Amino acid sequence: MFELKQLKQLVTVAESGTLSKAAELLHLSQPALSRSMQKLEEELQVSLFERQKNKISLNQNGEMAMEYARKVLRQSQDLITHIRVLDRRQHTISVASCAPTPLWEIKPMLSAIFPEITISTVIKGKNQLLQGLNEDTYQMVIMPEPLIAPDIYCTKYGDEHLYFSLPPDHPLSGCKELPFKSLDGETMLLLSQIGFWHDLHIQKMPNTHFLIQEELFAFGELVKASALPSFTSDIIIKRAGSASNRINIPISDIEANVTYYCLCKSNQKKKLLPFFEKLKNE
Amino acid sequence: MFELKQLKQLVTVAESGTLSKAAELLHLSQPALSRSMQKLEEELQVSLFERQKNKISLNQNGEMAMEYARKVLRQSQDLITHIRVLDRRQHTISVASCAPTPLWEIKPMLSAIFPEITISTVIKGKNQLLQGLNEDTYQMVIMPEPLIAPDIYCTKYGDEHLYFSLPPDHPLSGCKELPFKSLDGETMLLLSQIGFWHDLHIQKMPNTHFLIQEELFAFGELVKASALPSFTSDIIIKRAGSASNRINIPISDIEANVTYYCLCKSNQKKKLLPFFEKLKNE
DNA sequence: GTAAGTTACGAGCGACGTAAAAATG
DNA sequence: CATTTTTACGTCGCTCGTAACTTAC
Repeated sequence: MFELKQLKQLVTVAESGTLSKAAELLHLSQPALSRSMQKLEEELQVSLFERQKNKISLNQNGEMAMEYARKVLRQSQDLITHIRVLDRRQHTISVASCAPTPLWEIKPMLSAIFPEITISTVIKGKNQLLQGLNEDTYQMVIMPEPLIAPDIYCTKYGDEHLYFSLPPDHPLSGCKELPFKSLDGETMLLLSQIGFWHDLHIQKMPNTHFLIQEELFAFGELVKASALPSFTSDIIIKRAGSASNRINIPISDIEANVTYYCLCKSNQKKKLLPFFEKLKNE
Repeated sequence: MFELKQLKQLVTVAESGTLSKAAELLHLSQPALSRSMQKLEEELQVSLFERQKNKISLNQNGEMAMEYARKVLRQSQDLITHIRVLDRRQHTISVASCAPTPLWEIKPMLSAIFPEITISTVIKGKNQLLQGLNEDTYQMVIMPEPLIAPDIYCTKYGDEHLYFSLPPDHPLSGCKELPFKSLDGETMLLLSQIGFWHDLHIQKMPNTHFLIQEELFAFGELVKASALPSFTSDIIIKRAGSASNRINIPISDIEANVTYYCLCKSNQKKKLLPFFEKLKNE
């Protein structure tokens, strides 16, 4: 039986036209390649080249062999890529969330429960979450609403309540609570990569000019240094505290108070069970 | 890059269940196989087996790898078989004929003209001839009638006239010529492998009992030794002479006088041109 | 104790590179 | 004379088999 190495060589010879060029491309001496091709011909019991003293070219057999060789090599490459994807799947849990804050707790929990497994997380829109869950791109997704569907396991994770973060001298800073629309039209600081919140802000405050900040650290500095209103939430405050020069006022709209749900395919529930158990106990 | 040898080994291990069995099937020591599989895992950068001290079994990766390996090996085998068929095609001319006698001359002619090429011949029925020509199983066929068709080249080869071969004391042995039906009902000697003649005899002499003889030499001996009528032809007589104790009487039916035609696909005509030229000159 | 798998070690075969030869333009 | 291919030859490395060790039934 011939070997893949020889098929690769055959294809390279076909592509480059001469043994010398091919040998160079293959990081091989030219005589070695010459012998290897002779051996391939022996093993196939068929001549593959038209030989003319100091010139060589594929004959009809060689052309056909090359085409088949390409196929075999392509499938071999497929084997490698697919097997590595499969392996990776088994050693990683991909979690996608509609918002960043749930991951702050969930990712460390998963890492603690599955120490051998890499936890990869990403923020995506609701549609992408469900599509990715369906296509097994994500083993678990965090949604801002429950989903009852066959073959989907859905369990409550926790709440998040949104606040305006206002400087003390803001006209509305004394209020007990405020609707979105009360600040609509002003200029606000906004962090990017906040998932569904972004869409919500734009929808509820269409006249507001948002200064989008990509970096978390830079965003924090801007909040401290400027008098521009921004958003925060109970989860953020609990974790990072509140900026000293800020007053946090709850947002009264119902949409500003979300409950997050963890979703996974039913056939993944068993694998994730330790996580769901721990969730229930806390 | 892994090698086909390793894929073959993986499949064998999967099929036999243990390394030891597989090693035996592969004519390899068990430690060598163990190492080879470890190397495959290294090269794929993926574990393929569930190892339990003195037991080994494919894991999920291994199962998938095995399926891909099967595909790759099947295609590799395809490469071998198809390339050999192609090669054979280039080094042989397959000629099929409706009757044996034309081949007596044609086969040596082809061998002389194409000394590098193997001439393979076979006797087939008319339908099989045309089908085989169409499917490129035969590069040339000899038919007892012309065929005008697109992409088919057709040229006359020669005639054959059928004779009854009768013992001198046969009641009809003095006739100048005889129709088939004049001997219908008698018992006759008949050689097998005579192509379309066989069908013709049965059709024109439905009441005759034919003693079929497979072997040419045995047939000749029977003709000499017995008083049973048989067939011969001008071509046979010219080549092998007539048995001394026989009188040959032409058969008067029009079907007993055939003209043979050489047919080939138009795209093969160029390749066979030297043959057709020589045919024309003789 | 037998059967299976891994590790260790030494040997042989095969593939490689260098060198040389032949042929072409 | 440069380029390309094939053949010759010596070396190195890889894979093999044997042997030893471990574990399980």
